Order: sequence, then C-alpha cells, then structure tokens
Amino acid sequence: MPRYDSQKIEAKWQRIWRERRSFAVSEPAAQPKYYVLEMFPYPSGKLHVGHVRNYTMGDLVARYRRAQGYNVLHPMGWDAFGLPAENAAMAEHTHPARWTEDNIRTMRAQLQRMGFAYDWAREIATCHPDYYRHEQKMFLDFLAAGLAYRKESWVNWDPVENTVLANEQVIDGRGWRSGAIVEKRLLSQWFLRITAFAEELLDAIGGLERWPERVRLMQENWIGRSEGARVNFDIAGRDEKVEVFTTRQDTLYGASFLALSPNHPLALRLAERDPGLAAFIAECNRLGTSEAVIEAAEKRGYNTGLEAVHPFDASRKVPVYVANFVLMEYGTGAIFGCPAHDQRDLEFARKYRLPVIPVVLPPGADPARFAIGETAYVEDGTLYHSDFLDRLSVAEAKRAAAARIEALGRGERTVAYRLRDWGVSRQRYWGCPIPVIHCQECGIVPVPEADLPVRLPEDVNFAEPGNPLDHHPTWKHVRCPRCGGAALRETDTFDTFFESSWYFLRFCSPRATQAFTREAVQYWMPVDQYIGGVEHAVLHLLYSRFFTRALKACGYLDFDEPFAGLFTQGMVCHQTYRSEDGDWLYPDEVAADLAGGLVDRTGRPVAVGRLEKMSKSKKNVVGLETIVDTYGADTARLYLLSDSPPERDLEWTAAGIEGIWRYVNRIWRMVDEPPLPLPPPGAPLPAALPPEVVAVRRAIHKAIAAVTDDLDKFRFNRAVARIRELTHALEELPAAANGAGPVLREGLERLAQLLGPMMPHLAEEMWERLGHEGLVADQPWPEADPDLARDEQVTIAVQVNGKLRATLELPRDLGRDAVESAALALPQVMRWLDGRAPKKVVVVPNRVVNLVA
RNA sequence: GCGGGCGUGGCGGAAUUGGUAGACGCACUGGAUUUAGGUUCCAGCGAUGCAGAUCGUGGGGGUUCAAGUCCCUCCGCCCGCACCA
Repeated sequence: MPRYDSQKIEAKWQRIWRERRSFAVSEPAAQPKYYVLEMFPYPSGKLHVGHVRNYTMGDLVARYRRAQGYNVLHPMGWDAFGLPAENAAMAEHTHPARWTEDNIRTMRAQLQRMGFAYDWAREIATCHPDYYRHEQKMFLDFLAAGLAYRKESWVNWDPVENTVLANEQVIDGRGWRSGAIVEKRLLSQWFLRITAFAEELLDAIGGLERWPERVRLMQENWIGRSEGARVNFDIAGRDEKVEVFTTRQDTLYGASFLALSPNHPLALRLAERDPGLAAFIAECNRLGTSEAVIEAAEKRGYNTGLEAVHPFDASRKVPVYVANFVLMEYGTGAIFGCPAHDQRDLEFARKYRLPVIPVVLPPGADPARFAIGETAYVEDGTLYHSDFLDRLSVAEAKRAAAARIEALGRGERTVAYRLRDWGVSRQRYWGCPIPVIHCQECGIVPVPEADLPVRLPEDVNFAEPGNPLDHHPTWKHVRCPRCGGAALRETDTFDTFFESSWYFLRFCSPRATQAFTREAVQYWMPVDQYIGGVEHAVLHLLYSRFFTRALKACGYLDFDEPFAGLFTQGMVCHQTYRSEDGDWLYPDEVAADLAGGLVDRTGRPVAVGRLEKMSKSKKNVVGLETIVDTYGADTARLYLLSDSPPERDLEWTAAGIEGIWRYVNRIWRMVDEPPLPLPPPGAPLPAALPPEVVAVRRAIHKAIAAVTDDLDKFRFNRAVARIRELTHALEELPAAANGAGPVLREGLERLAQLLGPMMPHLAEEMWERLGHEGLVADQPWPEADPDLARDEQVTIAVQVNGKLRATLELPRDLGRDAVESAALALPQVMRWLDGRAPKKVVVVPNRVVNLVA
C-alpha cells in the first residue's frame, strides 16, 4: 500500500507558499485585521518538539482567521540577547553574535520545515543595531519624561561572575551558574518607573476579558495594592521623626514597638556611633534576599535605645528596634508593631519580651478574660482599650483612626504597592548598551540622538571574569557630549526583557526607520491573540503592559493595552530515563530488551523517571528533525493539537505519534485511491438522495459547525475528535448508493478545509488531488448548512424514576404529549411502571422524558 | 500562611453547561489477510453477574423528577506568591 510521502509533499507546498508569498501581509486592507502572535523564542540552539506546540496553535489560529476573511498578521522573530550566548562564547570560544546567528539560522530552517504561515519578510532579531537603536531612543525619552532614573539599591550580587543576578537566578541563596553564595550589594542601577503606573496597571486588569483568570490574578497579586496610612512617630528627646506605613491604624493603641529596616536612613545614622548596631546591620546584609534564606532566618532585632512617642497619646512611649524582617523597599521601611493582632509582630514581641496589648475583641469574647496566646487575632471584632476608637468595628476604626491622624497632622491615608520599580541594568556584554555617558563634570549625560545607536564592540575578551564592556580597552572612553571632557560610557546593558517589551510593535512596521510607524501600529494593534507560556505571567506580560503605557506617555502611540487576547498553553512532557550511573539518557538511547525491561546501549538496565517538561538538562527531548524526517510536519502538528486540551500539559509518546501517522495515511488513501469515482469539482449534488447518504451529508455539516465552534473556543483537541468522526462517516458511506460519489467529494473537500489550519500540507495535497487549481489556504472557511447540521431525528432518553430504561427515536421538536405517549407505550416502560399511571412526567424537549411513579 | 486550579475506564481525555457518563484517541484482547512481523479490515474493551440487572465520575452528606455538573464537608494532587507591615 503506498504511504503518504510527507517529505516530498511538504517540501512541495512549502515551496509553493513561498513562491506565491501566500502569507505576506500589508496594511491597510479592506478586510478586518487580526494579529496573531506567539511569544518569540530565544535562539538557544535547536528546537525540539516541546518548543513547537505554541507555534502550532498560533499557526492554526492564523490560518483559521485568514480563511474567515481576516487580514492576518502572523510574524516571527528572535529574542536574541541573553546570557546563554555569553556562556557559549566562554565555553566554545566563539562570539555571542556568531553563536546567536548560527542558532537563528538553524531554528529558522526548522520552523520553515514545520510549514508555519509566517510573514518571513517581517522577521526581526533584537540583537541587531537596527532593532536596539530604537529602544535606546525610547530609554532617552523615558529619561526625559522621568520614567527612567538611576538610584542606589540593594541587589543580588554574584561574587564569582561579578554581576547582578535577578531574583529568579538565585537558587537556594546561590548563583545558578557559579554556585557562589549571593551577597547583597548596594549598586547604582537604572530603573524604569513601573510603579508610576501601578494603579493603572491594576485597574486595567479588569478590562482584559480574553486573558486567563489565573494570569490576571497573578498580576493583581504582584502589583499588590494595600490601603492604609503613613503615620509619623516622634522620637523622644530628639528632633526626629519616623514615618511608618500601616494597614492597621485601627490597632495603634496596641502598639508596643517600632521596627526599622536595617537599611533605613535612621538605622544607618545610628550605626555610625553604635558598633553593635553596625555589626547587626552588616550581618543582615550578608544574607541574601532569596526565599530559602528568608525562610531559615529567624526574626531578630536590635534595640536602638530610642523611644518613639505614640501619635495619639504623648504619654505613651515604645522602644525602637532595627529588625531584619523589615524591608526597605516596601512602604516606608519602618513599621509599628502590634503583637496582639499580627503574627509576625507577636513572635518578635515574645522573643524580646515586649507587651502584648489586645485592642480588638472577638465577637462574643469577654473583655476581662480575652488574652492572646500563640496566635495573633487578625479577624474582625470590636475595638477596646482604644480611647476614641472603643466600640467601633475594625473597618470603622480604620476610618476613624485615619481621620484623626490626618486631623493631627501626623500622617495621611495612602496606598502602598508591592510592585517595585524595574531594575534594568545588567553587567553583561550580550545586551543592548544603555545610552548614557558619565562625566566627572556634568554627571550623567544622555548620548545625543544623532550618535545612536551605541553599538556593542565586536572585539571582546571573555577570558577575564566580569563585564567585557567594562574591561574593553577603548570602548568606554569617550568625550562628554556636553563639556567635551574625558568621560566614560555606561558599561551596563539592558535586561533582555527590555527587548521583548516592544517587539510586537516593531512587527507592525519592521523596516521602518523609526521604532514603528504610527499608522502601522494604529492598524494592527492590539495583538488579537497572543500565545505563550504562563511563566511570563508577571514578567514579560507586565513589562509589556507598562512599556505600552510609557510609550504612550512619550507620545509614541495612543493606546494602553498591547494584548487583547492571551492564551497560555501547557507544556510538552516526556518520560525521563536514567542509567545505572544516574546519568540522564535521551529517549533514543533507551530500548526495550527481550523481557520487556528497558536497557541502554550497553545493555544495562535503565530506570524510568518522572514525567517531566521536555528539557535539555533532563535529556527527555525528542528532536524535531527525527520526527519530521520520519512522519512529516503535519503528523507532528496534529499530535500536538490532539488528545490534551491546549492549556494542559501534553505527554509525548512514540505510540501517540504512530497513531497520528496511521490516521494521516488513512486520510491519504481516501484521496489517493477513492473508494468510488468522484464527479468533477463543482458538479451539483443529485436532487434526491437516499437516507443513508443524507446521513453522511448531515455528518459533514455537523462537523463543520462543531469544528468551527471548537476552534473559536480554543478547544483544539475536541476539534480533532470531530474531524476524526467525520472521517469515520465518510468511510462508511455506502458506495453503491445514489449520490455517494458527489457526497464523498463534498465530504473530502470539507475535510481538507477543516484540516487546513492543522495539517496544511496534507490539506493542500488533498485539494489538488480533488482537482482544484488554487490553494485550500485561499479558500473561505466552509459554512455549515443549518438545516443539515441539525438532526431531524433525535434520540430521547426515557427514564422511570430517574433511571434510564429505554431510548426513543423521534422526529425533532415533537410535542410534549406525543413524546409522553410514545414513552408510555414502550414495553420496558410499561413493565417498570407496573400498570400504574405516573404521578409526574417531566419532558425536556429533544432530550429526555422522566416518568415518576 | 495567602491566592488559584484540578480529581471521570489501564492511560490522554469527552459530556450540547442540570438531562442517555465514557465521544475521539492510546494501550490491550480475539478474529480475518500475511511465510512472518508491520500495515490493513472486523469485533470487543468501566466494574460485578450466566442473565434479568446492579453499582459506578476522590470520600461523606444535601438540593432536585434528574447531579460528573449545584450546595456543604472532608481527603489528595498541582501551580503561583510569600517576613508586603
């Protein structure tokens, strides 16, 4: 039996699409626009099957919307700056640019072999000066608008690599690559003022209707809005104030201490004359900021000896501590402690024997006997021991206390956010240079626009540790653009999230001399359907939302939200294997022995590990080449779309891909050697068809309706199941019946169209074999005939006392009485009713009839 | 700790949103074709039972003519955030 020659056929259609420029788009067009985008990849080397799931989904959406008549923008590019290129440069003695270009070439070819309908004329790579020059300009505009600034801040510092690490790059307190214990270090860094948009970013989440609930919640939590008050405490005997932030101003009468962050300005000043405090602060700073370190660290404080005066009652004074758990970055870097109503404050108070004063009485509790034990009371209740707040609820007391604070001029209501400004400086070579110059005389001087781009030097040395830009012999030495004196370039580069925060705009006019043209962005944006991994829920997706607003503030564009619809796809997983020595093995290094056990190439037993996300480190990857060479791109694509719902993880198995391959060949046989002669294209259907042929036509139109609905709702696995049902129906078409040929033609044509977004090469080949001239990709999406898509006969479940006893085949929309009498006439029903008349009859039209005896 | 999600055959999953539980597929079993394997075709495939039938969607309880779906409660797994004042 001839097999489907995927290699030949796929290459043929890829060539035809390319020659016809089938997927090139321009704006404006008469049709409505649709922008589909998959999160662009980092060119890390080679793609494996795990990488292409979201591209397959994006391509499905692009081709489907195109068939529906939209002018579809579906671009692809490369998020090309990043640390792995530098690591490779060091390990393999190559240049990051070269390594990156090589990977891009490989991965581009891989994507092209998958047959994705990208407009390759719009391809971009963020490491090219033609791309990054625009973000240097944006940065200068942000700087002028006060949205970028430089400040000293505490960062994770890797003492071996000599660079700042992001929080994500610190694992168990150690650098992810060097394994060195990460230090806190105070460094001057560039920041983007994302907090200026905190409120707006939070409020607008409500309007992101086509975003997953999960992602919206994660962003909400990340921004972390808290309403409260800033309150000033006077320091007794000094002309000094400490401002604290609190959300529990209602519990001020329960205050028993103040705590300052180790990096609070007052703490630092006190430390100058208090060696004990200085030592305590130094120790706090030695500890990293990672989760594990924080978890292990006990709550510790240092009593400064100062006393703070209660804002409502000058006769009350509380001690002032410096405490390791108070964050300088949140609120004001100082808190007041109310141990009775905050668990952390309670633990601190118990340790340092500070008073625990309950001021909120739980409902029904006896004020004379209520006491705090091991657990702080954080629920609602009635205020007591609190002067003017007595007898108020927590909410009322918050309002009253805030009003009093404001009336006394001791503070004000305020809102605090968890969100911090985005530190964008990295001590790295393979990134976009930050376009500023440091001049002894003039301070920080922006690089004049005429001098952009600030290009990376090509002759760099990775042998020395640290930032190659910094120890490059000449690059950083420049003249100050303002005074002309000797000055130094900024040698930090941008965080690579900078590039990905606006690439979707560049795709709209990728060859424009400016970052993007207003017209193109006006036409294409926002992205109608964005597809990517949930791991970017708060990073890239939040940064991009911020960037869009920042660009709007600088006059670049006129909208706020970049992504109207977001879909987060699940990962592709695969079994892991380990050799006797504990080394990971690739799936193709593992074979079954005669007894059915698994062995490696030397015949030694192999341990089967957990099902895990495909990753190079665990070697549980299946190369894209292997699969495409053996089965073709379409088979891989259909596998990635079938079985698992797109948002859930998918397990890749050899048996699964074999199953899809069998199905591909089954479809292929139907067009290669049709079981009955097909009339020429466009031949009309006979007027009168026998019922069994009409049934097949119904199956065709039901499939069209169901698949269309499923694709609209991102239920790709179900759409595949519907298409397989259609395949069955066509196979069962009675060959001898009148009209069988024309109906088979109709069925195969629709099948080709429905498969088009999923298996585009097979679909084109089918279309051609069916005698059509043009491309199936250029055909409009089929429409279901509503009369055929709806059944004329329906199966009605007949229940007696809620249990299924029989089914009835009846005409659709038959009257209640007729359904009831048909049910009552059934012998099984008569038996179960045992001659009695039902007490109650429930008829659900076209579904069920329930007879209650 | 806080927030969210999930739990259906041996497995991935479906169930018109309260109306025939298990679509579609994987694996498996039997048969046909084949020298054989593979492919292909036919049949079977939740559990118990010879059968009529009974039970069955993590456990328990409830609402309803009717519950995988709604409510309460417990159990288990997964993800995110986490000294945030």
